[in-house]
Amino acid sequence: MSLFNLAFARRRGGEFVLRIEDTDRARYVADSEQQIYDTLHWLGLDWDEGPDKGGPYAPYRQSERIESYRVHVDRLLADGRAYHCWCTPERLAEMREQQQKAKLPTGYDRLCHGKSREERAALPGAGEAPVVRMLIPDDVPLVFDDIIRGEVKAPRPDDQVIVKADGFPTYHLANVVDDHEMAITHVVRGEEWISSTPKHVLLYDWLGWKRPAFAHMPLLRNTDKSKISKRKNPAARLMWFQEQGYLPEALVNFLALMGYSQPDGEEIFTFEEMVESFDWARVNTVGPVFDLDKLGWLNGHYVRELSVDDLAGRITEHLSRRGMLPAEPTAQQRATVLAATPLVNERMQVLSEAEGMLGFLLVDEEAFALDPDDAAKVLTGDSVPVLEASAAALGALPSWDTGSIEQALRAALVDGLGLKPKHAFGPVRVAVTGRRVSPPLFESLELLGRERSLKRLRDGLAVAGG
RNA sequence: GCCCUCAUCGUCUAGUGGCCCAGGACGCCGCCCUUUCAAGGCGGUAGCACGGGUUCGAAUCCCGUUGGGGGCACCA
Repeated sequence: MSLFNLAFARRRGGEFVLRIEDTDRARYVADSEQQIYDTLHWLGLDWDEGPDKGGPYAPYRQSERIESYRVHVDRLLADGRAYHCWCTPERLAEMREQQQKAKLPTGYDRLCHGKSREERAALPGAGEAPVVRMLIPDDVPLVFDDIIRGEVKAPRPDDQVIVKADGFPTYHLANVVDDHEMAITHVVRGEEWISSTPKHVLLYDWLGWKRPAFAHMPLLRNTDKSKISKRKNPAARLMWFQEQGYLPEALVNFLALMGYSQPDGEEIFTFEEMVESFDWARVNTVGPVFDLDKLGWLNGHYVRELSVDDLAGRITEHLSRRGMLPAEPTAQQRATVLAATPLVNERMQVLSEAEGMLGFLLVDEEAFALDPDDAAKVLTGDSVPVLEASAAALGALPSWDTGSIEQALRAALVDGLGLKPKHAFGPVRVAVTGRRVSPPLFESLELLGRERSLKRLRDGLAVAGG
């Protein structure tokens, strides 16, 4: 959502404001604000104004703007557009149930409307602290213009609560007041807000304020087309993608692709390119299913586009985050990753794959282990002569470089033992890297070094039964 | 249950009445390249939800059906 918000703001030369909507004390989570910052920063979506940056309309946390809502509520009360309600949650729940049973539309029955505290207290189901409700008129406008959908009709709202019993405003009030005071011109939000928009429109009209333009984006879906929830889908937490080794530029591109298309049909584009061509008419109304396969492909594309230096840095960072390297890798470790990066950049989609592919280079020699399945399949008795010949050829090699290694192994195995390349190099690969699938063999051997390579060949020989 | 909303390959989409017996991308399948795996190249598979209209002509407009999604909180 922020992505489209920002793209549009940039396109128009406008400001992108980050406001924290924390009016629900019951749901308050200490580090959720920090998570928002982290995610947006990681994606490279920077805001112009916000709680951490300040700006002309500070403060940017709703919990710090509580006083500013009161005057407007008083005015709505005085104008007869809103009223106090003492009904208990229990009464409301029961009322709703009755309505549903009777196949009636649900909504508040206005029991408290026009009553004083004393009058209401005489009736059942009354509580102590009142809330404030909007008095929705019969002629409430239900149709509004949506930038991406055109004319939209929304459901008829009931008498919505705008101030809770604890004195905090609900989203509806806080949002409208803040948007007006912060001179927000465009409200871009998820389509779950369509049904609330008539309440917001009413509030703008009542307070005599100009209505902003509304754009309701489709909601992303799970593979089974259900609404994405943090419980069912870890990807709902965007930082999950960082943990999995996705690149932020790939994720941004992919997110943009969900519901947006470039005029020229190009699928690979940067955020800047999106801004250049941004047009609400090209935003879809259908909720897309999040397809990890395509994101994987896209990420692989971005990985291959990175320079070796850049990619090596990101791989190192990822391995540190995953504990395969210390938080501050040594120059030696960095150099190893840098040297190995050209071997793996074409064969990985996400950074986390580097863990398996580079593991054989980075582990301590004592910790090195063969993949049990692969070893069982390849390091059989048949492989004994292959490993012996390899060790002999490599042990005698005067110069330890990829070219010499390849030459020596080919001479010993393909020419010497008359093996097909496929069968010749398999056992060597498994013995040295621990797996059947690994980066190119000769380069890997060079990086590993002669001593470690020979040791692993000998160990492999022992496993094979030689 | 009530209200709203949406509907093109498995998935993301192009398509705004003739250019469409529907184009691209991912995936999948096959072939080529090849020391494994990839990457790359080439080819293939698969779709306008259904039924009525309107029109000379409909994926595109209208109505209905079905299906999906959202909302119906003192949550945002």
